[in-house]
Amino acid sequence: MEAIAVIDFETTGLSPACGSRATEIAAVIWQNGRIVDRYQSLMNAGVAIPADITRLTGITNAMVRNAPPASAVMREVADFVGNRPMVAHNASFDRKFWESELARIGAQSTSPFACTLLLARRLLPDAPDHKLSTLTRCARLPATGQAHRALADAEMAANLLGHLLGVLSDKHGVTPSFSLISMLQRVPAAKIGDALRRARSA
DNA sequence: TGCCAGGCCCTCTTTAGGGCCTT
Repeated sequence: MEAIAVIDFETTGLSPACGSRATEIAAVIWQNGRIVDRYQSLMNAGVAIPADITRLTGITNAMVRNAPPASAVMREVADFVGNRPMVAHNASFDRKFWESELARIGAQSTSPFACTLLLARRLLPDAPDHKLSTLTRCARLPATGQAHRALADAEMAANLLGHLLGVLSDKHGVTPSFSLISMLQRVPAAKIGDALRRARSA
């Protein structure tokens, strides 16, 4: 299966449309069942971090004050990711920030995104919930560090991706590919069984 | 003062509402 870039942002809020900015990004390259490369950096976007976000992430205003400018970090991480397909947990969130932060440096994203949250809802419907931390615990995936920091969460999401690909091949007998998971995440959840049967017989 | 998003999914649905998930 082709190499995939799994990313995670820490931000000052939930939406760039409301002025939220990135404070940290991590990207890991997933290939042949393991993480083969890592990128992580705090970034200074010149905005204050709300106190409740600092409580959640541990990222302080002092930490980002001493970090490289967001523009430099985004150029670096865009080079690191290249044109690989991308994955994130709740990708609609990370994709918004990816596109927004790239637009600020005059760049555009061309990589397709897939989402481990949408896949997990379809492939692991009996999980207690579909938070990244819960799925990591239930699947007995390795601890990756402090939750709500970008590198730990990106590694967690990459390990979850590996687990979901294993479910696809071991339980459903289909050969995983990015185009397959891209398709499956768009299938209505109620019809995932039919889609897997079609994929198996294809 | 208080609130601020948005895509997905389920259901007591589809001319809607509410919970989940990300920070």
